[in-house]
Amino acid sequence: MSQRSSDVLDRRGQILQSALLCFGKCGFHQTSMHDISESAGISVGLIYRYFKNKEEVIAALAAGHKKAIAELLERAGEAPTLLQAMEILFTSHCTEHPPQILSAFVLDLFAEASRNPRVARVVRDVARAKAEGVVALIARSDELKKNPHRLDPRAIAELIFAVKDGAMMHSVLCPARTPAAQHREQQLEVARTLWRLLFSPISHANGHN
Amino acid sequence: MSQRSSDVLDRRGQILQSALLCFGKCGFHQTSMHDISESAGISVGLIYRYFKNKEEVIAALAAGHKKAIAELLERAGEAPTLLQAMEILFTSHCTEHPPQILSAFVLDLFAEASRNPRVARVVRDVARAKAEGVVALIARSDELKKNPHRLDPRAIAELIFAVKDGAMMHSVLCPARTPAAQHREQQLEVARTLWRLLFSPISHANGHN
Amino acid sequence: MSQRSSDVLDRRGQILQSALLCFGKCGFHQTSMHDISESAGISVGLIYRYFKNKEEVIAALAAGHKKAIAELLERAGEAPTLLQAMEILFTSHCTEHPPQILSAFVLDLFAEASRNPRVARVVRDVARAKAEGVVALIARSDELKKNPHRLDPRAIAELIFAVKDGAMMHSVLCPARTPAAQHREQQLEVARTLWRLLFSPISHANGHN
Amino acid sequence: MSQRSSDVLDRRGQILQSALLCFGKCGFHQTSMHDISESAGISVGLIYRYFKNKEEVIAALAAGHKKAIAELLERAGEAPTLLQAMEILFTSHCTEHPPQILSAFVLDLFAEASRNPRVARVVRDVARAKAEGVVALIARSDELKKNPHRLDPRAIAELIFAVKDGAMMHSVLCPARTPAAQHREQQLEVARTLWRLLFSPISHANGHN
DNA sequence: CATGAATGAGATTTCATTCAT
DNA sequence: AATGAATGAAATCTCATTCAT
Repeated sequence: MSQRSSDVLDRRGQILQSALLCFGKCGFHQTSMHDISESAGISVGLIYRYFKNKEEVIAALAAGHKKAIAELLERAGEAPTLLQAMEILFTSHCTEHPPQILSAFVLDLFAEASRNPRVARVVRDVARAKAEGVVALIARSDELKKNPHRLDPRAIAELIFAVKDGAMMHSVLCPARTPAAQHREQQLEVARTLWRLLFSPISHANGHN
Repeated sequence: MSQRSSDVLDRRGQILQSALLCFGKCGFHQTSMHDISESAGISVGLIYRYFKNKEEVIAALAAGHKKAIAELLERAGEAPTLLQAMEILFTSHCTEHPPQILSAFVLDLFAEASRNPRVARVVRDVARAKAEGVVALIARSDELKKNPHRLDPRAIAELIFAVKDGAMMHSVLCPARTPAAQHREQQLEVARTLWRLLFSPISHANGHN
Repeated sequence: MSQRSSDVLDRRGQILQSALLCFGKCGFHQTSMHDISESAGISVGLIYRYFKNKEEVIAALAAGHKKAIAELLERAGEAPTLLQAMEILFTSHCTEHPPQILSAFVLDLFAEASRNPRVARVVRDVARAKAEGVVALIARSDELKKNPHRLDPRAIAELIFAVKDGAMMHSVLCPARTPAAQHREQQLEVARTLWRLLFSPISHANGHN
Repeated sequence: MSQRSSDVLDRRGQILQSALLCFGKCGFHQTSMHDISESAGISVGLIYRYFKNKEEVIAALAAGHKKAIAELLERAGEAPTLLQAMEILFTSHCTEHPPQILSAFVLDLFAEASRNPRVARVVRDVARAKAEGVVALIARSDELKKNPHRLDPRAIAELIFAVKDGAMMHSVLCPARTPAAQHREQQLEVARTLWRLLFSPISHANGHN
């Protein structure tokens, strides 16, 4: 990659990173372009060299989210067990330094999707990818064989990521000071509960209660 | 209740209903006071006779949401079975005429909660009420006895409403034209899948696979 | 006319008058909305209660110009002789207090017409009205009978208002201090020269030179 | 002329040509320096190597206009008859490929002259040159002898170029698609009508009507 | 009680100009 | 000589809020 294009990518990346931070902290429509420029340490006008307008910044972040989810699914796919995969999925948004930033951003993304067709398309793509990714995860997992409910993998996938997103949605309610570790713990708890429900062999032992 | 105060309530109610519509359609921060006044068929100034400012309108709607959830839980508590209760819970947001309005509004409410402490307090209250309500629901249900996983009712409750909110979150992605009935069907599907997972006696029959 | 609507008209009128002044002084695209609001002694935002945007202000002034020309033609039509009618036509823009304001504005209007289809339509309408008005003027004038060149009234009309507009165009070059009376004198000079050319009976006496 | 300075002239010329195009199409103050640089296929910065700022570009084009008019007068002076000279004068702006570009530019130049003293000076010079040029044209023409109105050559000159500029002003109203040939025809029509008025011997024959 | 004209701060966006490379 | 990234002032437009009527 040439110096030039890497510079450009850096600037874009720098702007997007600042925008993500601001958006997460204040929301799309309460964040001003000036906020972003200030957070990035550049002038307002410079943002417009790299993005046609604010909406394009949002769209670019939406695209970034799509890519991030794809990578997440890939990482989850490499986990040895489905439980571990689920743990990866459920805690993906718990690593951010400024807390809940990512969750709040994704919430805004869904809210925006309900109004902005362009964002809607990306978020729908992401939803599809998530569903398919989890279906694939299930298909290749050993746990499936123990699936005691003979549930459709697709239905399981939908359930899993409804739980994941619901838990993420709730996570924005945690006090701002909540450390990332505690966030993780909560999400893991939910993931494990769900997993037990889906696949726990324990259920058999208790079958006759 | 005096004529006067009922009038006042009507006006407030009328404004809040219009505000809910506008907020659902455009989001809190893209809805102007003028939008609300127009939708309510009154003047902008009149809104300020009933609400100190825009934030109070949002706060009042948040309070309204809290009340609505309380009523929902009550209704769910009267259902003969837990499955039916869950069906009521999961489809509560599918009745609105302009589709997804309510889901989008709740999404905005959570997003706002992550930024606005006042809204955060209300939404946290709601979350608590939801959790307790579902715990109570489970406690008084027959299904609990069949709980094959010996799960903590509190964990089950959290799972249930994570699923509920996650599914609602995803529902804003449905094409705007999706009829309410189809929305209901999707939510019911999720509710039933979850219920089967939690309580289905079928799981025993398959226990030895 | 009700108090209300006259108020509204007054505001609109007040804004338009200030805008005309500013536009004449600085040109459409070098006049800021702030300039107009300041000149009108009101806030910027108020302009937007009466005009959707800057273009609408320009369009309204274009419409005003159309009306002004219609009235001018009517006044000219009431003159007893064609010479007097022409004198009225040629000096219409010489009454303004701030000098050349009106000429400069009309120049800007034509320039804008070459770029903005909406303004173009109005200005074309005005051109048509001017041509037809002058044709009518000629038709009902005694001078026509002496028309020594048997020129098409339409060609004469076109010539007359080409001269009128050309002279107005040149008038913006007069030093800013030039008093209105001197402007009038120059325009009258041109009008009379043209008239002599068109209708002077003197031409016969000199015919045999 | 050295290679270097001819290069410089080429660059300047190239920039000015592009600027003329842009200015004609969009107007001085709606054309950005970036528009010009793009149209010239160079970088913005380079324009500033040849011109101090945007105003200097306009001033240079005004000077270019002055030179063009001088050349036009020279060409007109070489015409065998005054009618032909007038035809040359009146159609000078009809040769441009993108239609009306030149007319619109001259309109902008006059409008600018009414605001910008520097441009005003140049445009006044041009006006003087035009007047003197046409006076000279008349002086050396045979038609003068037939001048049936015993008009002052200076008055005739003023009339001629009022008509010329007025007709040019009106020409910007022609639909953008109007072919250059048709533009020419219209201008020639006006020129001929004016000429007949000024010098036509036919007037004598009709003297007794 | 009800209106909506009015304000002015602030948001988005553009653009002439500079300067390091 | 040439580039184009960067700046920041300024322009257009919006909107929460107030207040005279």
